[in-house]
Amino acid sequence: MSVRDFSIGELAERAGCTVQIIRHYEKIGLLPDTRRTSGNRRIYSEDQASRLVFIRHSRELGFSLDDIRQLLSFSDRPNHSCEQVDAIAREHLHGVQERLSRLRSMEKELKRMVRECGGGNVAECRIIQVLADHSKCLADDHPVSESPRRRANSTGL
Amino acid sequence: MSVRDFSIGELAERAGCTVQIIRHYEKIGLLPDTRRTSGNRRIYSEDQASRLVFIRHSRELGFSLDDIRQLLSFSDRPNHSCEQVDAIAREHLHGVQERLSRLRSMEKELKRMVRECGGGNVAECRIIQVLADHSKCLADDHPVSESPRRRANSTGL
DNA sequence: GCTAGTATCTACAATCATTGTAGGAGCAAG
DNA sequence: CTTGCTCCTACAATGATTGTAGATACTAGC
Repeated sequence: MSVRDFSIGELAERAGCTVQIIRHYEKIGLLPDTRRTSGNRRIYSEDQASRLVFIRHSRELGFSLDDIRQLLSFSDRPNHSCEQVDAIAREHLHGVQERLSRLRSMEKELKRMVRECGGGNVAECRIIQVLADHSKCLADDHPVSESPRRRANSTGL
Repeated sequence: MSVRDFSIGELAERAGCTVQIIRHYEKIGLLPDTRRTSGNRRIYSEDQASRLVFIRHSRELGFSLDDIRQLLSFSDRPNHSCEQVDAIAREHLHGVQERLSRLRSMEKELKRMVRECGGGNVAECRIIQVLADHSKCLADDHPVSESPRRRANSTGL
């Protein structure tokens, strides 16, 4: 147990995530099982920290844990062509752009609804009217009876 | 059972959602329990359809089922002030705008990574480098060690 | 050494809005 | 009467966390 080793709490702080997330990543095999102290506590060193930072940064950019699993496996093969890495990134970018365009139409319509709400009774409330009657919705580029939405990529964004 | 009544499948088609979603909304009390045929099948009429359309349109605009529950309860009280309706809509708009700004920074950084990837080996791949080392990430307006993200509003966008 | 307080451990449930599955039963047409 | 569809109930799975409960390990102060 070298001087530079650290506990799960210290690792969490370094990586800007919670302790439970680290344990969770270990359980699902995204982080390898690590050494333990005699008292059964996890011990981490630099390379594990790098791996976690990689994962967290990828999450911040919205990659799914499955994507990240693949990206990590490529980063372990430096001589491999980065073609597939590029493909994952491009596809993810594409997904982000789709989500952006949906959110932009939502924003547009919500703004309009809020702007048009005169503040009287519910009976005259523009917001309720638009929600009740889809044809009153002008921002018609947002999906109406579209095929069920995929859970998409999960950052909650 | 009037001529204008319809089955759950017909209702689903009208509302642009699946049959299971309707049953789910009923189970969680968002739609009221409805009449049944002698063979135990659900029968719907116009007012139930309106309620479902309201819900689905609200979902398309990203409102949570909890928000929608409240919006519905207001729309049942036309003489009530629409102040709270307005507040829900404004707050939701705010959330949408936050998600937008995060997604925009993701998009910016992803675009840059993809652009800079020269297509050689993983060892030189800009994408892997940026993911591994957060300081290489220029689009620094995206969150780095921010407090854990909320599940936000759930449209998967 | 005793004790209080913190950090860690495991295991499992909850979140959110759906989607999927299994195993029936109802019903219309051929 | 059988094929094929729609419907029924009930429950599990999705994805990435977050929360909980109950136990054990360390650390500092007395």
